[in-house]
Amino acid sequence: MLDIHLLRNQLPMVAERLATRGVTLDTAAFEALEAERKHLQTHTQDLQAQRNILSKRVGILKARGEPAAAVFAEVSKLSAELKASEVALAELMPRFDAFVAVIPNLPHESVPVGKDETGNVEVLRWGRPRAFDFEVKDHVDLGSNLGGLDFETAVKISASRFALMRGGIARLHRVLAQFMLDMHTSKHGYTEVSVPYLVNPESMHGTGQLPKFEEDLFRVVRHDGSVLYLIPTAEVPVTNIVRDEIIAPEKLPLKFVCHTPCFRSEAGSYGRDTRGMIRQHQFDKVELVQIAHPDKSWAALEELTGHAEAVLQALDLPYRKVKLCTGDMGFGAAKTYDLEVWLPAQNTYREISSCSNYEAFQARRMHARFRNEKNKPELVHTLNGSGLAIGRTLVAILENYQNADGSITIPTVLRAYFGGAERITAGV
RNA sequence: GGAGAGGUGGCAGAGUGGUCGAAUGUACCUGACUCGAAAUCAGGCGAUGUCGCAAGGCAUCCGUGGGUUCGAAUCCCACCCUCUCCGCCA
Repeated sequence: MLDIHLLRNQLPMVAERLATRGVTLDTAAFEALEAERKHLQTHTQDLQAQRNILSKRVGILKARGEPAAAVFAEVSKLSAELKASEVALAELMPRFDAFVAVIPNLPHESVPVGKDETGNVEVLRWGRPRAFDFEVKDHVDLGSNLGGLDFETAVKISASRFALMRGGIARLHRVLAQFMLDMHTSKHGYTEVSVPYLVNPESMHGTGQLPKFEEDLFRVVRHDGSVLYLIPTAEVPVTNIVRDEIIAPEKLPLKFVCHTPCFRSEAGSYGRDTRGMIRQHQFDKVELVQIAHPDKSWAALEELTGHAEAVLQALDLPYRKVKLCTGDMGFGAAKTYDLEVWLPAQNTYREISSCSNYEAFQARRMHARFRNEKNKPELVHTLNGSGLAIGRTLVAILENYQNADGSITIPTVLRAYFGGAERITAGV
């Protein structure tokens, strides 16, 4: 959520900056809502003040044992108008809030302006794509030849866009999560958390998935009619740890790392990446979350992105780092770096991590605050990034570490997790 | 699922219809004392919203949502959550 004062006082500037994201802010609609709000709210509060004064007078008269009938008559003249004003205000405010809740964050000034992913700016490339002296296979062929990737059975059990893994591939999948967790906790100072995978609507609203993106979520209706959602990312439960909290300043930054499955309905992406594990309804991810002091959040974004890069570097996977342009950023982000890993079979870089600073956008929705130098509550800044998406890391390892015989060389840093084995072969 | 207890400010904890946004303690801030600190003493200290150039005013907030009333932390209804015990269960 944007700061409401920014909308009131600098509406043209807000509209201009949102326009760089390709979002048209209906300023006339906002001004109309704001004018109505201002009138109804001040009017209601005036009437309430009058009522309070009169009611207090009744108390004084009763205490003295004097008659209060005259005051009662005066109050009753007020009450109908007060009631009407309160009702009108109560009717308006949800409309006002709904209008503001779907306005995306303002891009940071360092974000390049562009209308879609073609406007993104490459920041760096790391590693060099390996030269193969044989025909490369993609992860689907590699996985199925090894007997470890089985999409047909997953469809039978569940539906399309789900995967079944067996043997060495399943183990690699598990090991990757553990390797990443170990790295972030032991080297980067994150605290590991384990969280619910089903969350309430308030949490989804806090991080910005609701109200605008409900169709992207899996929704679970309980027998009593209440609703929970499957998390689309650990960002949701982990960031909501600080919802409605006031954090002691010396505790900042809070740094959490969390491995969860993620569930996305992928509505609207029919036909995209239908082959293989790139785009699934369920995938695992190790997520990094930081709750930062507002003065430190920009440094924290660089740091957090570096933590995600460290995983790719340790696995010796070539990647590039991309600064997303205004038109390609997510709803709540002020700035986002994507990390894209090299996939030889696709002969291209594909997103494997997305690291963003939300500034106070989520914190304002969540009422997540800390005590500042003046001992007053102030909104924190929130950041998160994938460190990394497990499914896509698995894909990258299969494709980048494949051998001519179809086996997979296990990256050196992972061998300890495989009892020292150097390869994944069929049946293992 | 059944029975009981409870949800009040950062924390603890009083308050059962009227100057209660709320005693008191603690934490925190300022000052005095001290070489400095501790202890002690004095003062200050909730949040959100809103109006205002500002000083400041006003409104709302005692788990949540309704209701009764001129007036609700306090009375009524519903719901949520926590704790204890019993039952069931990974």
